[in-house]
Amino acid sequence: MPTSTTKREDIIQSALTLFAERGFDATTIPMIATDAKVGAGTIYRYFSNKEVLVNTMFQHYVSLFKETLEKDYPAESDIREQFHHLFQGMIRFTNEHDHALYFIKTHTSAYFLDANSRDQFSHLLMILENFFDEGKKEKQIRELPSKALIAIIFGGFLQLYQLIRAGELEASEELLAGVENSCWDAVRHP
Amino acid sequence: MPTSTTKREDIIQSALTLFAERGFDATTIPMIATDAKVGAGTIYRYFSNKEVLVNTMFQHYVSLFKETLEKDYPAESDIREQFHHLFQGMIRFTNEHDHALYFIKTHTSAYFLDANSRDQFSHLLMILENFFDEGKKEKQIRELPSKALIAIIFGGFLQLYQLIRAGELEASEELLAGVENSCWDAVRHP
Amino acid sequence: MPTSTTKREDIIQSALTLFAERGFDATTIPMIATDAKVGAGTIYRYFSNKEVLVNTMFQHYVSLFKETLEKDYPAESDIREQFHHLFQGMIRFTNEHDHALYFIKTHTSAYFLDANSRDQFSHLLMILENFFDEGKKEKQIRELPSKALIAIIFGGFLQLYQLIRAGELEASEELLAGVENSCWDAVRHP
Amino acid sequence: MPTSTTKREDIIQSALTLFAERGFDATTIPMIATDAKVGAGTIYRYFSNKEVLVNTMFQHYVSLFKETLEKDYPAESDIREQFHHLFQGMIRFTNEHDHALYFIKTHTSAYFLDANSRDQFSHLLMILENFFDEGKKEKQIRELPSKALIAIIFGGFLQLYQLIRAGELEASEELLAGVENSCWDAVRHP
DNA sequence: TATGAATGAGGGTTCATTCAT
DNA sequence: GATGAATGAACCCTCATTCAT
Repeated sequence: MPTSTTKREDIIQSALTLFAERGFDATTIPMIATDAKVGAGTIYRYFSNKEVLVNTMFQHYVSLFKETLEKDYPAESDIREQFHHLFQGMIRFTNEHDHALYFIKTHTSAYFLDANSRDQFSHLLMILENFFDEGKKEKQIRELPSKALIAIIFGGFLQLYQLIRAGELEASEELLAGVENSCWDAVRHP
Repeated sequence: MPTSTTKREDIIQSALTLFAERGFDATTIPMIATDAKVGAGTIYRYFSNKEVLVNTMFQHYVSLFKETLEKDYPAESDIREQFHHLFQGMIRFTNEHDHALYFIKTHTSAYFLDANSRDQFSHLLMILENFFDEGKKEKQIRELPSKALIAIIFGGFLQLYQLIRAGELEASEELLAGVENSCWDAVRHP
Repeated sequence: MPTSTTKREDIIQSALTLFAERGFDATTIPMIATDAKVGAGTIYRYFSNKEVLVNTMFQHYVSLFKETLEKDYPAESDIREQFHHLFQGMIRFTNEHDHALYFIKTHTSAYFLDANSRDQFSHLLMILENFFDEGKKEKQIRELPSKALIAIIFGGFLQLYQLIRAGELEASEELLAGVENSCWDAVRHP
Repeated sequence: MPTSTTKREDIIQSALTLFAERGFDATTIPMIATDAKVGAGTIYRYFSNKEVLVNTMFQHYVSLFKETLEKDYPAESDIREQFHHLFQGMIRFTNEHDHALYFIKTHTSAYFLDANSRDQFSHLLMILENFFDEGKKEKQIRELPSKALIAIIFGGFLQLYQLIRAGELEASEELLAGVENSCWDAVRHP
């Protein structure tokens, strides 16, 4: 494995943590360089500028998240099972990529995201939209625009995740199961 | 009506929009000045620096929001009615102060908030927490940490409102009523 | 006596103190206005800008100092007596116009002095130069360029005066008499 | 010879000249940068801010001056010889570091000097004070406060040097010897 | 005449980006 | 390829100056 790949990944790792903790604007290139143990100039070998770096990262993690949701999707199971799969996907992704979901959430509507990043993100939403559209057809899901339902679930979950990261809530099995039920009741046909 | 009051309000208006859209760090004083149609120096007649500006605004809007929630609170009605009051409060406040709730949410855990701002905000949370705590005692509300319930409602609602502002959803009576029901089902005792 | 004259003098008084204490560059127009109890704009009724203000003041006090030295000059007495008169003049001026001599000293070679101010100051030096030139003719004064002798006396006295203002030395009769003797020995023919 | 050392020295050189000619407050960082032919930001690689820059310089030159005075000090010779050494030290230091002594004098009681700078400066004064104190004990030096004697010598010498730099006087051996005698007569026991 | 709110040029400082090594 | 010294544009903020009242 060539060194360069490692450096590139070190940079992304450091940038992810810092962007999540401090935000894009409050994170400087020298900070990332120091944290990643590379020279500041080195970052520009891999990313032509700071915006390209965030966008690349954003797309990377959105794409990973999408994969996590799609992997082993129980297309044949009932809708509650599918919902469970999606919800567990959020949790699994969060556990595997510590700051990634928080980074995605806090940068989703940032001014510096390019068309590509926005596209990727709407692809992600589409997975969820398809799920809800299908569910409404089967009268299993509440009669609200799918976008609204996603907003409720996604917005709620990510807000909750912030509390967990801030240490105000502990991510116990019990809590997560309870939240899943709550979210399910929010979207399922009454 | 003295000019100064108008200028101060113009500055706050512009700052609110820009802070909500781009965040504190990405919003420059010249941006605010241009948007408010005042000289950059004028901002410093009203706020001794940028941090005082955000904190003043934060406290102002949190306070206004608290008032909106508390005004005419139906203490004697049943819990569903009270939930309705709170939910309508969010909607009313958002309609009256376009970016304010989003500004509050995205800056809630910012590094530049002073003790006063954090205090004000925890008072606000307490109102909501009390509501949920009371409801749980009466077995009307789901057995989840109140903070988690608040996160779900707020996160969902604000995510939804972004869609509305982006023009992807229309804020019809029907939609809002549907969302309120969805949120209620998310928090009410199953 | 019209009000305006009083205001003008208040401004000069305040400016003198502040310029002496903090220097020209560290003194702001609002500071002077506050100290003089006038509006900032009022200063511009009397002095078209900050540089005109210092230059006017500089010329004013240099001129006053010149008058003090020339008043009752004992043209007929012997040279030691004349030296005494000049030296006492410095002391008297310092007592009558508290910060004036310090202001003159610290601003003598300032970048913002105009030709007029420099002229006035060299007129002042000329009085002293004449004294030394005359003394050298009479073999009463050391054979050094008069400018050098002035530098020694003036430089020395003003440096001393700084110590007095800083509170490091007390301006007793005895000290002043001793310094006068020291200065006289520095310039008199050996 | 590494470039960085040169840049640092260029910055100090330019700052020294400008601080001496215009004073700290009237000297801007861009002025120094332009004069030193470096970018404005470069100054901050070497000095964390403008105040650190003056203080560093102040301490540097005070220290150098002290060394000049102490180097080869004729502790065993008579007091006139020692005075000669000190006086020649002033001349030598001034010739080697053009604006340094004037910079020291005009910034001695500035508001931005830190404890370290003040310390260094009082060490310098102590050397001179010791000389005068010793001389007074031996009845070789006039009975005046040592601080006053220092003020007279320094004030006079620097005022003179300004004339020399302004081209109004030529620094001939003869003149300097004459001035040394004049200063000696100012301080020696009558 | 007197005021002080308003302005914007310019100050100190930071940091994304470049480039010689 | 990797570095970090160097740069200068752009930030936050101050203050001399103007001008409506």
